Amino acid sequence: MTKNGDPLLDENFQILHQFLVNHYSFPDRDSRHVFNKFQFVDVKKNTTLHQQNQICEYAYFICQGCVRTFFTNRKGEENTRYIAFENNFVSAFSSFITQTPSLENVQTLENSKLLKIKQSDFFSLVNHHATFSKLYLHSLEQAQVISTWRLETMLSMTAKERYRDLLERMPQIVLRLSNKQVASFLGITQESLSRLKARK
Amino acid sequence: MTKNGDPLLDENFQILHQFLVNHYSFPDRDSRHVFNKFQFVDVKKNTTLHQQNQICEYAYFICQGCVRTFFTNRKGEENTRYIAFENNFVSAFSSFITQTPSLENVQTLENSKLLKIKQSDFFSLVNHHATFSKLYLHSLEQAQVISTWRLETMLSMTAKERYRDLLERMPQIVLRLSNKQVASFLGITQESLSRLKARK
DNA sequence: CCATAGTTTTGACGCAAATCAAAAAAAAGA
DNA sequence: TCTTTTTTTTGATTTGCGTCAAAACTATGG
Repeated sequence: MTKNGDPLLDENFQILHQFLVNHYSFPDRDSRHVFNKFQFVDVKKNTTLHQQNQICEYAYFICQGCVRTFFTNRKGEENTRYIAFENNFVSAFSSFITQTPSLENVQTLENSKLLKIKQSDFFSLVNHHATFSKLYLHSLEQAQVISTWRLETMLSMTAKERYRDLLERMPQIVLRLSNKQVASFLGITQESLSRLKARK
Repeated sequence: MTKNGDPLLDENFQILHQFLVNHYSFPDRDSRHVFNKFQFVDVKKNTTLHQQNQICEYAYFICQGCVRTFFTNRKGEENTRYIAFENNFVSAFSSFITQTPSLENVQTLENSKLLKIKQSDFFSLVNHHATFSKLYLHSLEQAQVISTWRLETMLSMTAKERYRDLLERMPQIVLRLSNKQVASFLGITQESLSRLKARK
């Protein structure tokens, strides 16, 4: 899985390590015990990491690449709920937290290098390591901030305003992903997005 | 404030007590110490409990009545983000949590009996009482579930579908509140709501 | 009780975005 | 390289919802 069997020497684990040190004052001595719970996976673009209606068993830390969560409504259209890039954890969180069947799918949008961790291991870290309890709380709070923002844009802006706002707030989504994905995130059709970009 | 100075004998504190016992296995012996941190307030309909751009200092437990959170967008329209009835905590949570200026207002929609608690007291309870740390985590998770649901409805449903869905999922909102409030929650105008109800 | 204010309904019209369809452009494979 | 598939753009039409305005209905207070 890792290059030489020792996570501490693997560059992907280094990325996670650095992330924990930078944002959650991760203490060095815990390294091995913590990183043993993570497993490296290298997956192609458009890989489904989690299917809706299943109970979500893993959370993923993105070392490289891009992952989205989306649900398919009764008309069969896909609605993107969240898009994450490098240095973020991603999962079907309501299901991951409550261990009930999820409403959403989790899928890569680029070839991605991920570190996955089982639900039980994750919560054992959350319960026993200050670093991870901070990380968990912070993630819940951040998720709330982003949900609130998106709901606000949906309630109060036109498609064009939402596009401009997205370009400002999460430029990576617009710059790295296809129109199809951007449109799905904005809650409009590809055609509308194309037109809206044309008339500046 | 309370009828006779002792929170433990006041009916509004009884409601909170029962709520904590029922949902978060609150241990009886803690009562006085905990309830001393709450303050009873009886407020009229349409009272502003918190103004946007301020740092939110209180969370409110609703003993009776109804409270909404909303933001006013640049066009001056009010967009309702959340509506809570009896037996719920409500606040401008992102601001309450992070102690940064809030984007939203908090306002009563009915005459309401509330128990308010200061931010510092609330988090001291969260940090020292299993009951409140459970409550806090559960609230964050619930907030996430509701945000996700609302975002999903905004992304994938027409106004009429959203109305039907709301009627099923949160009938109180439709039954207890004015069209104006329901429309604001659904993200449409009052006129549209009226028409949409007319053509069944 | 009436008077005034607030809420809900109805009507006429406009526009943003959806839909269906097909062409053009770009990317991926052989 | 040329072929095939995928993505993006353009066109014609429909539609759901907003806007503005006025009427009908419902509260509320003096």
